[in-house]
Amino acid sequence: MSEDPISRPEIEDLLKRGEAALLAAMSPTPRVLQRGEILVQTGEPHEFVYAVESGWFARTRTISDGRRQIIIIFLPGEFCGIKTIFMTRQPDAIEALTQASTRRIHYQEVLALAAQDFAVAMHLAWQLALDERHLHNWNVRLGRANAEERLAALLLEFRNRLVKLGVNAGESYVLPLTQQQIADHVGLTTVHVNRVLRRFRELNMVSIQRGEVVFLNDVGSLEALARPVQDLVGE
Amino acid sequence: MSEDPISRPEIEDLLKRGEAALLAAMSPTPRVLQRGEILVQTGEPHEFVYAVESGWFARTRTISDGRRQIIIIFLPGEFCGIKTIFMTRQPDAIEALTQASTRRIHYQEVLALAAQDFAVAMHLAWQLALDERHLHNWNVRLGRANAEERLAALLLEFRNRLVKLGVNAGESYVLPLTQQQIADHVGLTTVHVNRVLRRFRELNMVSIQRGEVVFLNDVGSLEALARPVQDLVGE
DNA sequence: CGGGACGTTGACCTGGATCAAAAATTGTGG
DNA sequence: CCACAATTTTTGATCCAGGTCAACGTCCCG
Repeated sequence: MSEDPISRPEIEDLLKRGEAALLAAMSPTPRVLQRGEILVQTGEPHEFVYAVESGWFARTRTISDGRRQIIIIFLPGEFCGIKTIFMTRQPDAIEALTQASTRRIHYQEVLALAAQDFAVAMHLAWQLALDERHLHNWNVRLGRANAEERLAALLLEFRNRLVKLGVNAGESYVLPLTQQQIADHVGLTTVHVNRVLRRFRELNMVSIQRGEVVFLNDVGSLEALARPVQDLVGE
Repeated sequence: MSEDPISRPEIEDLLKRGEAALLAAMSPTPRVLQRGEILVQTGEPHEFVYAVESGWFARTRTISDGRRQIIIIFLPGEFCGIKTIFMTRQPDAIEALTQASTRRIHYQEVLALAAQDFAVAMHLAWQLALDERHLHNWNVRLGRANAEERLAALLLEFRNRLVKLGVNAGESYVLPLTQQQIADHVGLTTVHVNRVLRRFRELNMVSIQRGEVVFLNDVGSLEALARPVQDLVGE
């Protein structure tokens, strides 16, 4: 667990201030969504930026013939839809994967805020940079990693992100995704995801039972699987 | 060819001003690189942001066992390494795919510039947003598109990007990538890339001869192949 | 004109897809 | 609390897109 910060130390405070200012300007009363509800609709003009308060969200793209890709997953405490500030519409939807709540802010307010507070402007760019790095990692995984590597990377990535967000996920955590959704995220079929997960369980690496991921004795092997396709920092 | 702008109309001028200001602050004398030369080394601290003046660059990630992914390709007129402003090091290298030249600027200068000029700050975030959207598209392609779709999307994407940058690439353009590099970008093997490209040629869709992509009578079929995995806008 | 990089092709193999069906789990209304 | 329907998970059998291996052709370039 390298405690290397991912950001340049000199701007950490600035970014933190920007985040606080942005959060402070968001609607105080959260909107609650049910599992499956759409926050942002594919291809439709949209005007708000969101902070996830609780629950999980996903940016998803559905192709006309039914193929579906989950592009990114957002956890509580993360921002989503920042690109809305710059783009009227996007080809993806953002939907709630669980019951969830968000706070929001109009993009024009964000612009105004960023114009008067440099920290906010930098925080926006920082968030985009983080997302981009994350996408680079998945780009490599989808392009060059096999099924086991992708799934190992996914399960460990959630663990690390949750830990970083203050959840005690080191040993186990709740994963509110169906195997279909996992498959749509890692670019495989449900059937194959299921088989690989079974293998992981049989080899004492992880088990996933009714939405709970539990790391078993041999997490080491899981980490070894994921290592070649992992970021320098823990993620 | 939808002429929909991708950015919100109201901020277009702002972004353009920011771009101009940033470009104006960059080193006036370009650095020239030979094909294969590394601009930014994997995992090493780096302090500059670049604007591509001529030639093609790629962000690449190489895994210890030799697997390789080309994450993004940068064309003349585009910026690369913006994340350097925020992050000391990144897990990828940026290398010249052709003889090329860049101008650069120290990240601290960029920060100073952005702090005093809101347009610059917004332009940075805008560039990151653009890159992110592009990565979303490739994420979908690598996750859910087959070999033909990926290659069709790639060839058409370059066409559209080049046209947008003012190159007359509507009918044909120079593609300075080996089939190995194409394969590393779309997540396939050289052998298979070669076979699919042959098929495209035999079906009168596109031909690629010694680095020149020529669209043939039946570009329509190529566009049809790519359509399901293409962005709303032309890219 | 010889050697190294790159492109092309064939023969064969395999990781993951597809198809189909059963088990397990979750949710629902009565 | 139970019966039943819907969703999700699991498993087996079979298939195929794309990978692997290996050889040969072609184009530079010095």
